[in-house]
Amino acid sequence: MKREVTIRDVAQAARVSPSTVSNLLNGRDGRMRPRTKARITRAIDELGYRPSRVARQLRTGQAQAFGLVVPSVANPFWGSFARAVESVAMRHGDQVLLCNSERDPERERAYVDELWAGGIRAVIIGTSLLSLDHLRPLMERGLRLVAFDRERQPADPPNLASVSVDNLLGGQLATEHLLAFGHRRIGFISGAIATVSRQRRLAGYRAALERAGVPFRDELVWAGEGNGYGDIDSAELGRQGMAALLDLPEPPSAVVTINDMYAIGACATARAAGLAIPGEHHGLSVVGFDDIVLAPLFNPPLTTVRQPLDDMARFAIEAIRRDTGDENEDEQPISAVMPPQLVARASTAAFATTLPANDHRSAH
Amino acid sequence: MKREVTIRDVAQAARVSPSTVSNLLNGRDGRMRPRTKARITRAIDELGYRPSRVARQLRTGQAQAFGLVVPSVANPFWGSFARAVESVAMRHGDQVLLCNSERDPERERAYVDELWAGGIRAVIIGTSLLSLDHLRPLMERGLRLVAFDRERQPADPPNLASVSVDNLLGGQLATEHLLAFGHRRIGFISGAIATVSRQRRLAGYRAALERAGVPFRDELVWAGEGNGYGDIDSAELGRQGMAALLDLPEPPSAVVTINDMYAIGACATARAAGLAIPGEHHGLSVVGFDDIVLAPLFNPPLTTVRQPLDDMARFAIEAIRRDTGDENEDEQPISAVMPPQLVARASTAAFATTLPANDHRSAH
DNA sequence: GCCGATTGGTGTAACGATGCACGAATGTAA
DNA sequence: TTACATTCGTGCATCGTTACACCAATCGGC
Repeated sequence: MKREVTIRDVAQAARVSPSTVSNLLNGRDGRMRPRTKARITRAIDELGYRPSRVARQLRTGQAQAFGLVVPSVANPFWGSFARAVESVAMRHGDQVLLCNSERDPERERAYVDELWAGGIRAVIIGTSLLSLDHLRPLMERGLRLVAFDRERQPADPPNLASVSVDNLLGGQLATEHLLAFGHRRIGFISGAIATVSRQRRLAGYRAALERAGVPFRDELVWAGEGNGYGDIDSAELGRQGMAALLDLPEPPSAVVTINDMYAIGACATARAAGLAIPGEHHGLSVVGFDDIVLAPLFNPPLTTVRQPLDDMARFAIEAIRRDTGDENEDEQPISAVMPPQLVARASTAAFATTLPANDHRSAH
Repeated sequence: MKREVTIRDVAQAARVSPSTVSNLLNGRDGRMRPRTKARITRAIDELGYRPSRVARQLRTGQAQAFGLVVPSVANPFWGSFARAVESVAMRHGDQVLLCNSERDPERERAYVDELWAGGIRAVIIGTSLLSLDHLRPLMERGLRLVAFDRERQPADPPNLASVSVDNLLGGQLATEHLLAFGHRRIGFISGAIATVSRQRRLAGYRAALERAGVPFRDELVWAGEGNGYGDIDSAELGRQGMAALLDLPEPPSAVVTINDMYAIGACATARAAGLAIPGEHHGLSVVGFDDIVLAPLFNPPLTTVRQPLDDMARFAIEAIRRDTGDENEDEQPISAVMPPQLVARASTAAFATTLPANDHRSAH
C-alpha cells in the first residue's frame, strides 16, 4: 500500500514548483507557456495523479459535497428524489452525503451539525416542517440551505432557498378531478398536518370544494393521531385513515390522500373491507400524490398528482451552487414553485348518482 | 459569518497547548490531571467547539465516512437498504456518501475512484457483477470493499468482504412454494443473468424443479434482452418478460421473478391480458423476491422471498469497520450468507388440476 | 546600454488537527 | 545535595493543497 501521488510528485516530474501545478489545476494558467502546461499535464497522466479533495477542502474551505436530508430513502418518493439529486450533483463533480431524518427535527439538527463539522456548507433538506428555527443558528453562520417540498414562508430567513411543487394547486387538481366525476363526499387522508406542504394541499382541497359549492366537512378529514414520525409508516397511516373514514355513518365515495404511499395503504384497507377501487356503487375512488414509480403499476393504476422531480432536483442544486458569495446578502430569496400535473389513471371513476336497479354486487 | 472555533481557541481558553486538547480528545489522557481535563472540557462546551473532520482526516488519513454504491436508490429495495446502512453508520458516527451506479461497471469504477480521491477508504457496493476486476486496482492500493448481494466467489481477492442472502436457497424456496401448490409449468423472469445473485437464484429454481422431477424448460426462462442497465426499468422488464411468456404456445401457470419490481410489472401485464392473479383456471401465480415495503400492500399482496436487510446492513458495516490494519493480510476472507425467508401472501394459489366444468371466466 | 514593463513562474505561510519526541516540574532515594 | 524517576504537558513537524506576494528573466523603446 504505497503512498499516494501528491502534487509535489507531479511538480518534480514536470520540473516545476508545486505552485505551478496548482495554478494550472485551478485555471490560473493565463500566462503559462504551453510547453510548461504540456509537461505538467503529461506528468499528471503518467503518475495518475488526482488532487486530494480533503487537502483542497481544508485549504479552501469549500467542500465538493453537500448534504441531502430526507425523511427516509426507504420511501420511494424520497428515493427517487435522492437519485435525481445525486445524478445532477455528479455532473457537477459534487458528492452527496445522505441523511435520513425520519422527520425528527432533532435528528435534522444533529445531522446538519455533523455535516457542518465536516466542512459541508450546503444542504438540501427534504423537510416541510412549519418552522426551520432549529437550523437557524447554522444558517446565520453561513450554511446555505435549500428546503425541498416546502414553499417559502413569509417568516423564513432570506438566505433560505426553497423548491416545491405548488401544493395548493396540487390539492385542488386532485379534488377537482373527483368533483368532475360527480363525487360530493370526498375524504382527505393525511398524517398530522404539521408541514407546510400538507397545509397547502389541504387548503387546495378546501378551495376546490368551496369553488364547487360543496360544503367542507371536518369529519371527512383524517389527519392522523399523534406525531408519527417515519415515512415507512406512510402506508400504515393510509390504512388507519381509510379505516376511520369507512367507520363514518356516511363514508365518502372518494378520497384524496396526502401521497401515493397513503393511497396504497388506503386502497388495501378498502379492499379488505370489500370495496372495489374504483367502484361505481359499492366502492371508492382514490387519488394519490407524487406519482411514485409504482403508481402506474399498482392495481388499479393510481390516479395521482405528479411532482416534476427532475426539474426540482435541478433547481435545488442550482440554488445550492449559487456562490457562497456574501454579496447576495440583500438579494431576492431564491425560491421556486413548480407546477403539479394530474395523472388520471384507473383508481378513480365516476360516481353513480342513481342506485342501480339490479346490481348483484351492491346487494350485500 | 465568523471564523470557526478551532482547537487553538479551546487551548487558549483552557490555558493549555493545542496538543493537550488533542490528547484529551483522542483518549491519550492517561496521565492528565483531572483539573486540566475539566478546564478543557469546560472550554469546549463554552465555545461550542467541534473538531474539524476535514483537518483530522487530512492528518490521520482516516475518513469518518464511507461510500455506498447501489444500482439506484429509486428502487425501493435499494432505498430500504440505503436507509438501513445509513442508520447503522450514524450510530458509529460515520457518514454515508451515496452513489447510484445504474449497474454500469464504468460508473462504479468512476465513483469508487472519486471516493478514493476524497480520502474514502471503505465502500459498500451493492453490485453483483460476476467480476469485480474493475475495482481491483484500488483494492490493491488498500480499498476496503464490501460486496452486498453478491456471494463470495472463489476467484475473489481475499480482502473483498461479502454479504448476501442465500440466493440459491431463495430461488429454491420460491419455486418449491409453487410446486407445493401443484404448479408444474413455472416460468422464471429476470433481466440478463449477468450477476452472481441472479445466477444463484436461477440455479435454485432449477434445483427445486429437478428435485421435484419436473423437467427444466429453457423457453420458460426469460432473461431479458441486451444488458439493460437501470433499476427503474425493473418493472418494465417484468412486463416484457411476462408478455413473452404469455406469448408461448403453452404459457406457465406460475412464475418466479427476480425481484418484487419485476413481479409487479409482470402482474400488470398479466392483468392487462385478462388474467387473474392468482387464478385458479385462467390466471397466474406470481412470486417475487426481496419483500420490499410495498409487497404486502400490493393488490394482491405479493408472495415473496424476504431478505434480512437490517442484519445484512449491520454485517456490512461491521465488515467495513474492521481495522484498516494490514495485519489481517492472510486472514480468512470476511463473508456472510444470510437465510432468506419465504413470505406467503396472496399472489400465489393452488393450481387447478382439472378444468372446471362450467367456468364462464375461462370461456373467452 | 539603461530603464521600466511584461512574462512566467516560485517561495512561503497558511488551513486545523495529530502524535512523537522531548522537557520542566515535582517527588523520592541515598 | 546530587542523582534519578515519575508526572504532566508542550514544541514542532506534518498531512496535501492553495494563493498571495514576490522575483528572475526577457523585451521594447529611445
